[in-house]
Amino acid sequence: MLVSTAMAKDFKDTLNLPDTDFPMKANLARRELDFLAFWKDNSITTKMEDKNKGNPPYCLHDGPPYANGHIHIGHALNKILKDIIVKFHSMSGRYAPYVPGWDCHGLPIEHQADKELGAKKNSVTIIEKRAHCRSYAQKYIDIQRDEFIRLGVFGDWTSPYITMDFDYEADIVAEFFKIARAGYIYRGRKPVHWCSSCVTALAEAEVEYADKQSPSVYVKFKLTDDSAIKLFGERPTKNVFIVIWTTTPWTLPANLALAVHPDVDYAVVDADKEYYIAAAPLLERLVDVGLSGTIIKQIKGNSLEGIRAYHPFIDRLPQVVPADFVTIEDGTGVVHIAPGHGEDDYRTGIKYGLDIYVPVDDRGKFTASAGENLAGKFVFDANAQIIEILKNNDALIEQHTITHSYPHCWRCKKPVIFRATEQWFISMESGELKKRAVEEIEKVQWVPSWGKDRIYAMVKNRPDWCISRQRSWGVPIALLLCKDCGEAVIDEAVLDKTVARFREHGSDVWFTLDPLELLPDGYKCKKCGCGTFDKETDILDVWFDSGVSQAAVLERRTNLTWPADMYLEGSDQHRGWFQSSLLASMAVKGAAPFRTVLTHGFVVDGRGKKMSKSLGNVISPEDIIKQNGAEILRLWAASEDYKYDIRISKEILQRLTEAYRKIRNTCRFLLGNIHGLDVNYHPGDSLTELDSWAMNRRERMIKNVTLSYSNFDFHEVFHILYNFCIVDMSSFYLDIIKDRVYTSARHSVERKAAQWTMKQILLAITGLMAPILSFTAEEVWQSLKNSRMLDDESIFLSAFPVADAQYINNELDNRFRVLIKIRDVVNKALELKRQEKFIGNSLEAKVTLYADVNAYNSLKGFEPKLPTMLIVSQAALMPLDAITDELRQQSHTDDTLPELFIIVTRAEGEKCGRCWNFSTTVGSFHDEPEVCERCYPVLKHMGQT
RNA sequence: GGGCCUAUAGCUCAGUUGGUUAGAGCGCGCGCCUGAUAAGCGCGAGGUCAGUGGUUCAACUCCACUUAGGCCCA
Repeated sequence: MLVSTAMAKDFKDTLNLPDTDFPMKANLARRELDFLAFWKDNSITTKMEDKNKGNPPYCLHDGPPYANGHIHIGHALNKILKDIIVKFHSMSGRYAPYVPGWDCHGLPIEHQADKELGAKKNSVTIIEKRAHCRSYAQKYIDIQRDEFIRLGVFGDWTSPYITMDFDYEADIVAEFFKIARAGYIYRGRKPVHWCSSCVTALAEAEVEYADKQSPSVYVKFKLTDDSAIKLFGERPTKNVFIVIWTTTPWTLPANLALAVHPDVDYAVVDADKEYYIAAAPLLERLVDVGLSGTIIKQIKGNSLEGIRAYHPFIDRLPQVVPADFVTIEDGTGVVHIAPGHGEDDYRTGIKYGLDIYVPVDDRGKFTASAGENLAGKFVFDANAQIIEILKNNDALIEQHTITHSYPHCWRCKKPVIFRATEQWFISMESGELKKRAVEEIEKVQWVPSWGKDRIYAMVKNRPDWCISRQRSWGVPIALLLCKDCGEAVIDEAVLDKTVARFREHGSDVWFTLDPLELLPDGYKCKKCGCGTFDKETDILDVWFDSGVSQAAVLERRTNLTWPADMYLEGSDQHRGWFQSSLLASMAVKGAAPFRTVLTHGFVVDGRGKKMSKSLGNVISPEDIIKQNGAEILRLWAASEDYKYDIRISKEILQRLTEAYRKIRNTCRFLLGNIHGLDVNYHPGDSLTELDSWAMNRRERMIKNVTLSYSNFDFHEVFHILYNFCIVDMSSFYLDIIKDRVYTSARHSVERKAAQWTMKQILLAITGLMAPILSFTAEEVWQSLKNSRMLDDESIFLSAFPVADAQYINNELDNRFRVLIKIRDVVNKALELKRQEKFIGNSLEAKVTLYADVNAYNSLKGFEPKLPTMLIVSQAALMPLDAITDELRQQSHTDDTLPELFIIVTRAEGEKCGRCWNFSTTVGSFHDEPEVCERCYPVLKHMGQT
């Protein structure tokens, strides 16, 4: 065996290899903190806004998260999407200040405060309790603010809007007063959960369900003669009864109607002595309670409308009404309706103009209106007595005791009742509010488009807005009510004074002030002339607080505009904030506060299931930031189509981390290779065709990415950028030009042409990705800045890339499309030879292409560059008819290009020790026997210029 | 139970007014390179387009139902 005694000369130092400090490993979790500090210390957000002052504004109005608890993944998604939009528009030259906000009042915080107060909660004053709520909310504002900033979200974090600020509270009452003065406000009754032991209304969240024993009674209501005749067409021979089932006999004194399902068949059963009416599908089961006999007639529920029956023990004629909520799950298919004592009952009552009748006081005792026998009796105790009355009046068919799930008070654990109480409402009919709101929905752009159908249906079917809450932590419904007649004072001077007080002292002032302080001397009720007034103690629904942000924030702040260009929230807000904002705005201003409303779906796990503690599939932003960095979270938010559910899982994050690395490495490679290029260098007309093609691809990418951002299709931005890095750059352009960039003379025009092209591409990628990959874009930018390649202090103070039309070249793009297709087939041919161990590196090969006239012509234009483009040492182009049968046998061809035959042979000559291409000239230079004809002159002139 | 929405390779997405063997990138498998190196390149295998039925010469695409899932309401 021959062993060469002379070591092969190492030419590595004579090459122009990439040179950069930009690390391959991002170390995001730690490095992100440096960029956050950089942005903060240099007020980049403010500068980004100020740069565009005077330009057309773009106002994205933040929907306030609730100041309770740490942020979850949904918050992160929402804020990141907003940030992407704000940064895109800012970089594009729009004046786009972003003012974040927090929603602070409401029950959940009040509950937390109660928890912290413990036993003291019942002894503290309302002012003390509210102070506790305030500090609780403030604590979470500060926590969430830090968490949002950590995501890289730019915004006015030093002066966000906070719904418990005195000014904001004053604006809430001011808007409420405007609505009141415009005549939308009225007082009515509505059933709420009521704890008669605690003597208080309970919110849904304060109710817990537990088993309770209740009487189960079947009660018959005798039809009036007129109704019986109407039903039978003649006077029936027996009395006719309609049968109901209830587990709350105590609500029977409040019964005003009987509901049937409009589409269900009801049967008249001949039970020997009398006729009974009940839902036909339920008859089989009703046999058990003694309701049996032969069916003599069937009627659709609809046809029973208007039938009247005698109340079993009160002088009253409840009517039959059709209602969709009636089910045939249990009971008789006929539901007894007490509008003052049930949600469905209430709605039915409103629909048919029934009285919202409540013969029960706030301690759960019957009032005189229920009759002498019952007055003063506690409702649950009265059940037995009522059953007794039913029996005596022969109205009871059957009774037993059942155990069922029933709402209980979470504090005293006693069963609660449903009881209508006085509430304040915003009327949907007054001033045609609902009609106008529905019309306005048409004028707004909804993204995705079905958002319109959704909110349209919701507004169209919604009842009047109940804005009363019987709680402590909120903005009072600051009205003075006449002690005698209850009329509210809505004199402008009084209301203005109230607002001024709120602005100075906050809404706490309401609980301490004397009504006389607000009233002019000797003020009398406009309605009854009475001179004494009470303060309303209800507070406003928190949806009202945030619903007026369009006034308290957009109108207040001079740097923002009304209406907003964009509201962007989860799709649950079609019922929430979008609607409360729309209604509040319509009532006062007659127009929607937003031009575009964008909704995103909810975050679900990898299998599409919602996240829940019990399923154990919750992923927190904090964990992702720690493990992968906020940048990966941002990439995640951008990479998926948020219009539907957005999935997150270990695998998804893994894929994204890899995608991130690819994008990062592409940037790093570009950075390394443009090293040494003069800042002002311009290649003139020295770009190679390949460089021009790369520029052409760059401009297309800019165009497409810009369009996708404009349409809020961020997942397209991600795919376009990512594919550009992989397909156009890494595996094609960059792979090919490595040879030129590494081996050409350092200052040769051909090398600089490639460097300049790479610089343009890097700047484009960096700018395009900045709204999404903000940390990394800044990192690249700072790296360029350190090498004095550019001046702007931050990527966010630079302009968003703009496509340069001069580089768009369809003809070139099409020619390269053919080349790339041919290259794919050549790669396949090379791969086969590689598997045979005939070659390793593709530079060991020479390819000969036998092409028919089409392919031949396509390739002819590339001919001298073919080895470069294919990354082989030699490439020969031959007309197809020059191929022999023998060669055809050895050739490779592919179905996709049947007109092309490829022969792979060993490259001719020896491997150049410097550029690794094979060449017959290697060995012909006496002083540098190991290099080829391309490298020889480079070596000779090295160091000269 | 009602309203709105979703279902295309392991993952993220394309799939134009219904029109050949359903595409991309990643991941995976195999290999190359060792001058982007905790990188880079190549090749390959992956899909009853959730299911059933219908309309049509033709359905991932249109219609109905079913299943699974999401939001809002009941």
